[in-house]
Amino acid sequence: MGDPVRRDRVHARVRQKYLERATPATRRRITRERRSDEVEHRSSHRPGLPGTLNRYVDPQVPCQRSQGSHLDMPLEEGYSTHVPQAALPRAAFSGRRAARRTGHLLDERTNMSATRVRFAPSPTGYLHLGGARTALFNWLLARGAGGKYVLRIEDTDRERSTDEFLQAILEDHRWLGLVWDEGPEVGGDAGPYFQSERTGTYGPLLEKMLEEGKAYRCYCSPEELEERRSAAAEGGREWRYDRRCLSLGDDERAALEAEGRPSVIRFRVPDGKTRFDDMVLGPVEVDHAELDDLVLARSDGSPTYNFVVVVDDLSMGVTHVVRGSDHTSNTPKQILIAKALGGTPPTFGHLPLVLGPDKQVLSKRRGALAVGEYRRQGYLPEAVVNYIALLGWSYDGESEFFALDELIERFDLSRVSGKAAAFDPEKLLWMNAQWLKRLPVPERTDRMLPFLRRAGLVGEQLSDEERARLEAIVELVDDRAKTLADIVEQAGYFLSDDIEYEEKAVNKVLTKPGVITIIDGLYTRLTEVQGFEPGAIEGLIRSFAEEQELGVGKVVQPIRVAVTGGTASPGMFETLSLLGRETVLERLTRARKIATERQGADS
RNA sequence: GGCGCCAUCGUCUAGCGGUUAGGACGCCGGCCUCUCAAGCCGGUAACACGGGUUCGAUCCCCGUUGGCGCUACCA
Repeated sequence: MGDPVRRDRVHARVRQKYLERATPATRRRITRERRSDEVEHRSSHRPGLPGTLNRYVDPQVPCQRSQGSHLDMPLEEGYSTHVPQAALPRAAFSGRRAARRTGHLLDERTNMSATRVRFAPSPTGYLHLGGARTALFNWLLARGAGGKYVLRIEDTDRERSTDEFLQAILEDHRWLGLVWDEGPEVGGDAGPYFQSERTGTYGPLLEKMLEEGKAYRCYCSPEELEERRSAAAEGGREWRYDRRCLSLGDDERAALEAEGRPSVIRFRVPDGKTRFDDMVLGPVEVDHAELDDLVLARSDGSPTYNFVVVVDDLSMGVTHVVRGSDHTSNTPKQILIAKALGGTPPTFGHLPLVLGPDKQVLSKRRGALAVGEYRRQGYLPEAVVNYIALLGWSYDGESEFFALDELIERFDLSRVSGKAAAFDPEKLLWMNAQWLKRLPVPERTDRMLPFLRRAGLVGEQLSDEERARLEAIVELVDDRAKTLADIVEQAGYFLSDDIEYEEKAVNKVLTKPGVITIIDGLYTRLTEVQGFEPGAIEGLIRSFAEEQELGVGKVVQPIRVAVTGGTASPGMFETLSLLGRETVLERLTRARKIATERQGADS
């Protein structure tokens, strides 16, 4: 790919040019120094480098077809689902809303079971909400159409791809419940599923395009191009590759080759217009005059992204491509390349980007939270899935709880908004609490077990009694928790004697006059009471409060602080009962000591 | 700069020519109550702007503004 340093320098200059004639907004964006691969959901990534060592070669899955072109096979089959644009009625092209109305047309296509959909993450970072949403929508499209969902790992950036990221992506993906039909670990007929293992496919196809005149060699160096680009910019003209090398005669070409000039392979963009019916955006039309003769292969022979994706999607029989809207502008190019290869382009759907609460595009660099992070914080996959499904999609604007299987039934790409959506952590949290509440107690208990273990509050093995007690705790604590981690926090004083007395609680409650009398009075009664059921305890406390001529609250609150260390807890009668007499008495004693010390110090 | 996409409460959204512009999160208030929650009830808050078209525009068209994307031998 030439000298990377030189290339960067050239690109820096190009960027500078943009900057000079940019609008303020554009300038801000450029100055933010965006790294394209960090933008939200790039569903596809770097092109393969021939000879790249395969980092993720799975010994279980020999790479069946990494050499030579096998494009013909899948190309001829599995594409019957594509409806040529011309076949769509005129009405389909009268705007986004019209596209919605004609949604059934898309359905017809997607229902033809040969639907194959892919999600193509690159293991250069964790899966974040934006990427997860792209994956979810793809999965939903496949499941809804009874088709296949394939996972393709775009791991050709050897510098930044790591096995750790790969594993994390697979794990998070699985955690969300998005089972893939083909891909890493499960294999499939259209493999390999690691792009780094597919590099052999591209060369022969490039040769073929060259022979057919659909592509040509270009000997212009980056410097020369940059010069002409600058000249155009200064003259206020827009720049597009001038096709200087397209008209090269055979002898000229031979001379340049003899000179040893490096060359890239450019796609020869045909005249005309490309129109495609985007499953989300509706009809999109682009005049080829707007398109550059883009580079398909660099001077070192490595294919570029736009070529690789097309080839991979075609050879894997992908029928529908759903990806971030940052790829919208690439789509016409990819359609043209697909056609030049003799293939039928997939149907496209471009999702608006997901923004952070600050309205900035979600990116790894900007610290977008990984799906795994939510898992660790005690979010439920059901809640995360439900929430991201609602980012840009709605069923009727009223219903908002959807499980995966309900989503399969209801999801419809044509109801996805074309507008970027900012994600709201507050609402995600709320949604998580809702799902948590709906979980039956035994299951809620199961789910929080790992959290309790990590906190060292329960052992690996639970006796039946421990288990029963745990469920009772979970049930008692329920409405106060928004995440599994919350439950752990709130269950702490039930499971450990090592409770911490909050300074504020102690000052506010235990230092009040009369507290010692209350503690002593209840200590005696709790020692004597028959049984330790909530009902008995309630009766005891109420009658004590009456005797003392105090409100129940005045009596309960000191006890609460005494046994939990804080001022907030589930109902006190149930809490005391579950804690057990011994623990309660012990903690009352402890609290009395604290109260005595503090009161002594105060007076 | 060129091209493309987008524009309803702070946020996620419903709306598809006639609505008191609906729902949800958040926020505020009330009820409940042994605390904190939860729950229930109520409130707050929006059609970016300007032109058309029309008897009538949130809705259709054009423009402006703004946001985002693409415009690389990046993906």
